[in-house]
Amino acid sequence: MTTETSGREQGLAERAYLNLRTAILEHELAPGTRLSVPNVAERLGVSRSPAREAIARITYEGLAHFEPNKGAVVADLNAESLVEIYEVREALEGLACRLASQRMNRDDVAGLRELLSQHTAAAEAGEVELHYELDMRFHARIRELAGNTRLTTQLELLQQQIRLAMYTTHRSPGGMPLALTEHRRIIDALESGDPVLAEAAGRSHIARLLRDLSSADRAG
Amino acid sequence: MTTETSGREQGLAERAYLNLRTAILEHELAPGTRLSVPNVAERLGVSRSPAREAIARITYEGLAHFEPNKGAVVADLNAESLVEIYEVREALEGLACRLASQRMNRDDVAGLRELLSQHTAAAEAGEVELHYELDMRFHARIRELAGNTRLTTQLELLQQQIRLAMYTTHRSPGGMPLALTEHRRIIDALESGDPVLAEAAGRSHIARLLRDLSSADRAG
DNA sequence: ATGGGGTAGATTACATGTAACTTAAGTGGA
DNA sequence: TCCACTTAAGTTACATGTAATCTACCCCAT
Repeated sequence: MTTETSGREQGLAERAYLNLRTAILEHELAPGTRLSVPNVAERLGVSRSPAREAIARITYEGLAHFEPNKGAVVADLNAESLVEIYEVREALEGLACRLASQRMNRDDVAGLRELLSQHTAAAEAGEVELHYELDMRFHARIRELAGNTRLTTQLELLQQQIRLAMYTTHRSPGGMPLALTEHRRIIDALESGDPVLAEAAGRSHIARLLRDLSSADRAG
Repeated sequence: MTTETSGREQGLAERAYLNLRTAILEHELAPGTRLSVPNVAERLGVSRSPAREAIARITYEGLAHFEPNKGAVVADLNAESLVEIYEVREALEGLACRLASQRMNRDDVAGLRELLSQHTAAAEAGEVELHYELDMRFHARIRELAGNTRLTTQLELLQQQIRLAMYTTHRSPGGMPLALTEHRRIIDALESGDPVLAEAAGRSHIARLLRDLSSADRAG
């Protein structure tokens, strides 16, 4: 029997990392905030060792920048960085769709359609939060179906960075219906089993998001 | 004036990381070797703190695997992992070529052609080591020209992992002439300025490497 | 007012102490 | 002989001490 005081099982560093990441993704620690080791340690109620480790991990994941003898600062991703991120994401989501199209079966397709119908309902009900949730679930499911662990990891890291960058920006409800039709196109392409078509569908979805981003940037 | 005892300027952790990485890439620490903190610390002549940090970084970069309460082990990449890596690399090298085709100028093209001619000379002289060196330089130059820092970072990490995995395997001199014609095709595509063509050229080069890998795997 | 230089406080980077855990070898009993 | 248990060595994970470095503020001379 595992004797534990409360519901924790992983190490302190791991929990510190998770807490720190959450704090950053929710802008509790806004971009530009300095992540000093003693500060983070106190905030998370751990000693400096796991705090330092958590900060290092956050940095490796691109949620903070680091300068030797200076420390880490929560990443403040500018438009140029977002373009870079989306360029990479376009290529990788395309790959995910290509691989998924070759590996998934009828049930997998049905599962995606079910997700899409929930998503449609949420969009029609104007539930923006749920919309984002289901949008992410859709993409998460596809990369899972692609069955390439490295690809999955990279896409998740990009997703995190985007989430951080978009914290205030990303609520442009105008894109919701478009996303839905694009998702439908992706499912259709996946179902066809044609990897080229699937890749194109996945890529054009992300490419469109990047274009919207650029135009919003010009407008703002 | 910077008062330094010898030619080092970065921190101990950085140097420890570089030394450890070199040791791993040269199979001085072969795949499967356990990287215990005290052991690595002694080997590199530093205390446990920078050693631990170096091991963590190696792990994040995919050159070692990690299990909580167990420690890190030098990555032993099997055929399946290599396929994953090459799948991602194909997509990203394609992107690199696409971006480079849109951003590079005549001088850049000339520079690549110069590299290729050196490469051709090395191949004809049968200088295998130089061949690999120049092959890497070629790809490095293209990602540099692509001008996307995240893309560059990812490709470099993949390159490292491939180098580790291929330490013994990768000397298949039969591929040398093929690589040269493919590189020429890539340069031609880049020069044309057509991003679709450039991407296709870059991708098919990597896709071919993956196919060779699979067939060598079957044969071996 | 302004710029230079010193100084105090905070922080990083590294070193080291130590409890808990993992592993495997040894020991004794069935 | 074989298995359960103990135990010892090695290691991880975390805590903490400390010198060197950085930062920002203040003071003073111009």
